[in-house]
Amino acid sequence: MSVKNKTRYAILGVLNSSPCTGYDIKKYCDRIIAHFWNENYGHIYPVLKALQEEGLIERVEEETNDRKKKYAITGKGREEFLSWLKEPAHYQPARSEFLLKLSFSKDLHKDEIRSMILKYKEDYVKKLDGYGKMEEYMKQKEGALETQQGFFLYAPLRYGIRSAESAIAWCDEMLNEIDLLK
Amino acid sequence: MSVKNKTRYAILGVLNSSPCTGYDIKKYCDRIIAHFWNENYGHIYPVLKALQEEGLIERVEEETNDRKKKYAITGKGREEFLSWLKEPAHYQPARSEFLLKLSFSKDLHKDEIRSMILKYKEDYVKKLDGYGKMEEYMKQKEGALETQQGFFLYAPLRYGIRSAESAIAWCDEMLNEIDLLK
DNA sequence: TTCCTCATGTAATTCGTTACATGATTGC
DNA sequence: GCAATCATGTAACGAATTACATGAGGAA
Repeated sequence: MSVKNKTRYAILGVLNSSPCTGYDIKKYCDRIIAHFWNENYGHIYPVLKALQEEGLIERVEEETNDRKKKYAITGKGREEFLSWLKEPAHYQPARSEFLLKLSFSKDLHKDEIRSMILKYKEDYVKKLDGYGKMEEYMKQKEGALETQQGFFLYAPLRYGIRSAESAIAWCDEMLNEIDLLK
Repeated sequence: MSVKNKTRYAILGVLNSSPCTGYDIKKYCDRIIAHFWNENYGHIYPVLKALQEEGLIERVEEETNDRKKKYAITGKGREEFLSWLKEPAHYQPARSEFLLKLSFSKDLHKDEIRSMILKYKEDYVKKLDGYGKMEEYMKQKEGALETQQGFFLYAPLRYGIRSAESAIAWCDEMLNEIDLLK
């Protein structure tokens, strides 16, 4: 098994919708689910090979381009994927470098802390802006919410939007608190 | 340098407040900053040794118990710590196994998705409850917000509270959407 | 006497990222 | 002709978790 766990299921999940190449999978990660998941080639290709050896995926013909290696999920693969899907998601230990820094910042000057938070806020404002555009796009193009298909991309997006809004609100709250401090 | 980066600064940050043993550092992580940071012995002890060799921390006497190894930050250590503190925090690529599963759940039954989200919500309700208790505790014990000291623990806690509230609100929104679906 | 917390460490494994290496095709 | 994107892969490194190993001291 060697290379397993997360990447494994991310790949099976993508292939469960339609046959893809490793490159396609990377593209899917970067364009569609980037705000809550990421993969890199260094992991995708070895796992693809391992999954094939285990019989969870198989090569399919690709006429247009012989360099491409297109894979499809097998029945066995779908089984394992579904059983993973039904398990509760593992809790992942939180690690926020930003909050770590903030919690250690007693020796910094007020202004430094203020600009630290401001920078953090700006990052989330940008993110929120990106999410907003995606939301617009989904709403007009796919009719998103009405269809099942749409829901499963729209829901994580809404999560991102709410998280970003909440981070921004926190920044504003803290910027106020700092002014009141000492 | 070998073992470096994050753990390194987490340790320096704890020692920047007061001299500690490796065990104390672990305790601090588990009790005070657990909601946004975590460390384990397997990393703490080797890094402690490495930091001492680099002259960023040093052994201090511990009268009560000779088995204890208490370390303090040095001038050089404080310098490096502060320069890290002033750098902007690195963006960390998001990975939410829960959202990954949800985005792949088109083949699951409505009820399964509903209970998936309900479980997720319960986890956050519990977390929020824990944060609430911590907040109460901090407010009465330390006078939290008024003092500088308090602020730097209170601010990350507020972040946790807002995140949890936002996650719970998202769950409710999605539970509604699911009922409207199809 | 048994369990819990204190206390320190090593080894093995798994995981994730980055850098490296190569080359075809497409559009400007 | 050049840059961008398509396309596949390996190697090395860096980091994080888990398991293993040991033992003291105090409380119930």
